[in-house]
Amino acid sequence: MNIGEAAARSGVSAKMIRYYEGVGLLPGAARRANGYRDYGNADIAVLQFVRRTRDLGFSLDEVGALLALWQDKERPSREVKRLAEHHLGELDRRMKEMRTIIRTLKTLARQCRGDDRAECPILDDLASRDAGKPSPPRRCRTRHARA
Amino acid sequence: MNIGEAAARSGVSAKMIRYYEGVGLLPGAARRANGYRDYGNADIAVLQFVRRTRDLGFSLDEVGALLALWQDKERPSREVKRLAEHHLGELDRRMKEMRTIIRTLKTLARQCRGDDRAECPILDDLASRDAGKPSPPRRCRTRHARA
DNA sequence: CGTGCACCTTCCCATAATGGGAAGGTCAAG
DNA sequence: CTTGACCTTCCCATTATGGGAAGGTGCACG
Repeated sequence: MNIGEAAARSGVSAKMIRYYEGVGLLPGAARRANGYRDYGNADIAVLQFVRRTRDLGFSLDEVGALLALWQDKERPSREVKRLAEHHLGELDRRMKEMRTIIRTLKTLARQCRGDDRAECPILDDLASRDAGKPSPPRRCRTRHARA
Repeated sequence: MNIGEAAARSGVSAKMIRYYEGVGLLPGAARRANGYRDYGNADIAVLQFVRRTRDLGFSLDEVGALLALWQDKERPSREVKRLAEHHLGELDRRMKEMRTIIRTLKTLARQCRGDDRAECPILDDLASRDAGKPSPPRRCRTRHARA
């Protein structure tokens, strides 16, 4: 089948299929007499594997490694799990960062009246916050209603 | 002061200071007779504002907008809050995506023995998962349902 | 048969934010 | 005067993706 149909069936755009081939993630596709790439069901399965792996946030390098492991019928599952857990660690790290940011921003947004006036705790904080925390290193629950 | 010291004091690398100037996020710095950029305390404050805003994950475009609002003493705080909440929405969206991925990956990793054997539910899932979920909820060990 | 449209090919460009590094100017200390 | 630590501007690389041009191919319809 043509690259267009392969793209439709695998959920990987034609552009990306060519790119993956170009960077060596995928082997060069078979070509028809006219130079068109030609894909079979096995190729589609590979493309779907790549898409699903990408959907889980693995980098192309990691996808390549997983692809190799997948195709190596002798691989030790340890290798796969190691990759997965490494990625999980990374995701966890990013999650924590993001959670911190969200917490900070929510606190600031809550304190900002968001009306016609210029007074704005958000900008005040951005202008002078010291290191990590939202301006007041306050004790927990927010219970001051600003006038 | 030189760009190096400005970088050290603001926490923005010299490289980035020049870049921000180049893309118009910052006005061109004053220059000394020898062509060196020259920064004063007010400049440092702006750089710190930029760094803090970046640290909260705002894009450079958003940093630019916030910077403009910060410097506009007449701004309605509504504008600031709107930007912050828009960004919060984006972060929230990304958080959810990431949480889903993490959940899926954790489930898969848990099912993988991670030993010398080739059997690997992670790869099996990547090879045949349908849409969102980690293959089956839970039952017995993954069998070869692939036909 | 011809024409047109939908597809394919390769190649270049752009994105976002950052760092690396080259080639060359400047300055202060020794 | 040399050395080293700055500074300057430029170009390149990164990651993964899409846009679009220029040109070839193939099928279907009139």
